[in-house]
Amino acid sequence: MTEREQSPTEADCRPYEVTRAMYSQAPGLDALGGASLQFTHSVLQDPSLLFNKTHFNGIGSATSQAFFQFAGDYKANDIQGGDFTQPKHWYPFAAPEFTGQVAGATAATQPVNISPPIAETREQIKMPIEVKIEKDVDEYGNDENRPPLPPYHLTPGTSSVPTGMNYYTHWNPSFWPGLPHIAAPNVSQAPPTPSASSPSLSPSPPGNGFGSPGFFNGGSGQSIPSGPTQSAPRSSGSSSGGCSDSEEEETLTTEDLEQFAKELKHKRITLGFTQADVGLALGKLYGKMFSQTTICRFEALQLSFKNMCKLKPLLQRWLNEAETSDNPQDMYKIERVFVDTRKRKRRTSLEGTVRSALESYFVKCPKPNTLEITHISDDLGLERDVVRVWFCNRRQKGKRLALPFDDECGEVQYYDQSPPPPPHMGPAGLQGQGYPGPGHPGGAPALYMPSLHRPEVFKNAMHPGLVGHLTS
DNA sequence: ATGCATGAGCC
DNA sequence: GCTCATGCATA
Repeated sequence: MTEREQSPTEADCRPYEVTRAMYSQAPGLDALGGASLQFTHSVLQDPSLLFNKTHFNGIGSATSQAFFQFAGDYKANDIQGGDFTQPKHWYPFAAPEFTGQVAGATAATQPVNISPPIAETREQIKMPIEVKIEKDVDEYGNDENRPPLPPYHLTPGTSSVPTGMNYYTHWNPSFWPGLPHIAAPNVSQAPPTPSASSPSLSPSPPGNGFGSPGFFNGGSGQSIPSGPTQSAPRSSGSSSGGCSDSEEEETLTTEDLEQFAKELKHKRITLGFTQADVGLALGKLYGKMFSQTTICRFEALQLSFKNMCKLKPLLQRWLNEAETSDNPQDMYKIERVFVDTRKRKRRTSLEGTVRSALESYFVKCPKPNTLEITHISDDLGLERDVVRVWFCNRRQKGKRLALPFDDECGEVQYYDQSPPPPPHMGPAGLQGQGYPGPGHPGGAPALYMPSLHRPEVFKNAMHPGLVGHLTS
């Protein structure tokens, strides 16, 4: 958690390696940089070259257009409720209908994935009475309440299970230095597993067949200097290691998590549950529900290691419950009835051009200070806060995209083959969540980035020009 | 699946 | 104001 990313000298712009590489190819960007980050309003040269989404993970589609020339438009269209269609950009939550992916809302009605538009269905159809509020959920007692119902076999609507899963090979554990205690707050309070299954203690045997080390097979995956690899931080098993919670003695390793994530996804689908269902079920089992997003990220290993550790026991228990339950449906009896009356800012939808522009700024300075943010917001005609949040999210995302593997030099070499970064830009490389480099003691929780983001994969996320550097 | 937003905790 | 965990909203 400790944020070491921030150098004492604040305001220092330290473009991530990748950005640097890109930057090196875009002379036009030079104008933007500089210690003082002068936001020249010069037109960037074909930003598309740099930020084409296909090459730069998640980066907004690019339009090869000048950035600032749109400023006015953005202002008018993007943010501000200018929002055309919607008069206000701050709106009150509608009511309890939460559709969408709100837990329980999805295809829950039927195990089959039919993603119907009717969100309330499950609640209304399946649980006419049992309506509780998130916080009222009986923490664990419910387990016993499960009535012995006749076998219920779900026919996974989504037949494709392990197929499209992006589970990669190994993911270097050395990524996380020692990982001291990863307390699992939510779990720690959990009483011993109720049902016959002791999830945390008897996790489904790993290696049940699906995918394993061979995503990049062909050895390519191994070609990566995984460095000291598999130096599982804490696989010692000395009952107290990392993410153990009161009831879970197991010391999680990266492999465990990867394996479990796969298993979870596979079984979840097999049982006919959606990610939202799982999130809801957790609410029932542990009193704390999670959104589809979180479950999704867990399965995709896009959470920090710490976070993964925290959630794993919960999910494990759920999985065991689901597997042993004769009537998995029962696990649906959760509801999310409370209505969050708070207002939430309407989601801003940034245009590709704006994103590209932001991306450019990011390349030059991932962590702009207040003044810089103001400049950017002015230039792009965005709200300051929108810009600030964008950068925050971008940094988070950056960490996700970063290469987990290894330590020593991984990151840097990864992208940077270009001239060294300006002096004022600290040691590049992302640190924190996804980049627990060598000197990362108890530092930020590394983002759980399994082998996924290995060269092969990463290449696809970057500009072609960069690939060469990587592979060569 | 992912972009943008929120809020707690921390510095 | 930042990170991190998390979620709503949407592509």
